[in-house]
Amino acid sequence: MDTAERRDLMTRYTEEVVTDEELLDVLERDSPSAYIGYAPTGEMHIGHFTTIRKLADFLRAGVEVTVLVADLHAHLDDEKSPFDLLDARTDYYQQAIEAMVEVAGADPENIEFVQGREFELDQPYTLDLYRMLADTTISRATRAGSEVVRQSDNPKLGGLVYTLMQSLDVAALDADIAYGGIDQRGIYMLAREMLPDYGYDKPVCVFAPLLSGLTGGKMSASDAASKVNLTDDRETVREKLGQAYCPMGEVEDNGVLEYARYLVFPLLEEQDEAFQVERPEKFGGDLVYEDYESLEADFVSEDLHPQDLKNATADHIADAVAPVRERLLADSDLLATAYPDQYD
RNA sequence: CCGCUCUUAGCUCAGUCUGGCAGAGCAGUCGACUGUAGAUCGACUUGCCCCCCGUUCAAAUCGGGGAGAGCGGACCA
Repeated sequence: MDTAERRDLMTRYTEEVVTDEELLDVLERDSPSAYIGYAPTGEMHIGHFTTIRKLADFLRAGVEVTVLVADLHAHLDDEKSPFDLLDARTDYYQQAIEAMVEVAGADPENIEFVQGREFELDQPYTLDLYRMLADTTISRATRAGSEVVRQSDNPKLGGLVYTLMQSLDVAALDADIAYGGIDQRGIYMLAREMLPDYGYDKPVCVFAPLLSGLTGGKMSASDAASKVNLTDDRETVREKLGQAYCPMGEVEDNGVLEYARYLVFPLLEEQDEAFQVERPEKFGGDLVYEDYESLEADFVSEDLHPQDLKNATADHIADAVAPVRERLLADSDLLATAYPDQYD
């Protein structure tokens, strides 16, 4: 693969790259590295799956991948995770991520996992943090984290420190590329702005799109019906997609189409398989799609009915989730210790 | 350390002054309409009124104590 091909592989199905020139430049280096961070808060879901699937593309493009399980962040963001559950949730996140990477056709052994506290409590990280705290206005930090950190009428300091720490994570993990959902954009733009002041390189940023929820609008952690969980069985996946917002012929805000595009098709492509749609004879019989574009074209022209799209997408998603689900449920303590309120 | 305000349905909040069946909007559930969902229409559900003690025939409401949250003041030789 030449550099341009590697760049194309890394940036397919993404929302934005900052900047393309810098990415090409990084890929020319000896051992380019990328990192993505997840704060181990609530249970992981299908939205995480789409961003994690891309890690397989990174590895194929010859980029070293580090996954940060940002346990301190999980607590700093409005105490989403109680302090004494951070280790249990870190363990759960790592296992869930490994399982998803495997489904994506990559070897999780090739990914380096790091827990936030392993380096975020040491120097020079902490010294840099204090310098940055002195150097950053409240409004700047607020703006940077406004799409990531939970907003409230009485925000805590933790949410502001969060954004500065995430900026420093890039430098501390020595990552050339910061990868994450487009919601992370504000924080990484702050990182690009500030890190050079502290003697670090500014990171190249690759942003994944955020998928629409199944109920229309954004996917919401607090709305169980808006997303497929990694522990959902086939029947539950079918029910959730069956209830999904999916207007005939409309692409906008259509979570079902987006799941097909950003998760199902990339996975099928990896396995060299096509998208199968089972359809009753009276509606025209079965269909097969080799790529997303032709599926979308049929949907827009209303040759593919939402009900048939839902059935087919649900089955493909259930297939993708099944191995992850099995692994997570195989260890009966894993979820129970990470989420004692949900699993007792 | 002192003072003030707030705490009621999953969420946002009325109701407290002047004690009398626990409320609204949104959300949710179920039907109708659609070969999906949504929208629309129809119906339905939702409670430790923060906790304890007291007054009263009767307390979300009044009194006392406590908890949690928020705001302000003071202290700064």
